[in-house]
Amino acid sequence: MPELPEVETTKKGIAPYVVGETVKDIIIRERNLRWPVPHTLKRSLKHHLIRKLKRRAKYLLFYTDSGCMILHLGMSGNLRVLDSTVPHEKHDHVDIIFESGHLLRFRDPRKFGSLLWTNEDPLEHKLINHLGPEPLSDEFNTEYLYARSRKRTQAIKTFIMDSRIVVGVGNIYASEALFRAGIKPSLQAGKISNACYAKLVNKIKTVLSEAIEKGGTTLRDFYNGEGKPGYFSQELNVYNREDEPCNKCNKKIKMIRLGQRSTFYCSYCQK
DNA sequence: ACATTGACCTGGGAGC
DNA sequence: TGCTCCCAGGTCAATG
Repeated sequence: MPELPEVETTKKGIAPYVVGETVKDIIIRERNLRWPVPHTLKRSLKHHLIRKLKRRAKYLLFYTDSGCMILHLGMSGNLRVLDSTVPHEKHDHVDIIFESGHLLRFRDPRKFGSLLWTNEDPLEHKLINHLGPEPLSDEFNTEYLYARSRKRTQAIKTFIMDSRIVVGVGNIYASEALFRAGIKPSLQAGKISNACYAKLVNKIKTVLSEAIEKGGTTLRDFYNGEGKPGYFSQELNVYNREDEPCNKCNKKIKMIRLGQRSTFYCSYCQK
């Protein structure tokens, strides 16, 4: 469920309760996630202090002196900070209990999330080391994206959702950024002009930044670390709005499938 | 190297 | 009510 703004929102929500805290215990109820939860996790984390919390792409990195826990929320995962007396419910797969009396609870109905451990630099981990630049960094700019796009026949929307090209642009914000840039999602990436890429890069950055400011997008079940929803849903121009009027021109929003993903756009505003 | 497709898993909503 | 079908915010592996 979460894209970059939702992961960033989660990070901000939990950080005050996690960073500088010592892990008292870990309860793992389900190991069968996207990747098996390693048996070393409990022994590695117990009695250790969380030194810092970072985000890379949609991964959250919990650094300790002995290594790093790598967490991904998948499609339906969320993290909440709760009082350690709150009973667990269905799909609450992992609890990280702190000496403070709080716990960090990972819930993930679809089990596409992951929880891993590494003793090395997590940025060198095989799931992370091949990833493209952060969308909000200077490294992600017009020249970069234009150069990478040459000779590529993929639809532009599929292209910007490829994490080797740029991370953090998921199905919602890909549609939204393309709407803002006035680019039809099905255009071939290699046939788009430098000027259009300039606009697209700008819109990807602004739509993600605005979504972070609003606490992400809550469609069904996204909540920040304190159980509050995100308010960016109100700002969505096309996502999930098939047959509704375009906010700019009033014509009906269309839905198509690209790379097996629902894609929303306005055929009048996006050429 | 690039493009496309299937796979993982559960729940919710639409339609009958 | 209850069944079936389709959809869902991600991303890796396998296949041309």
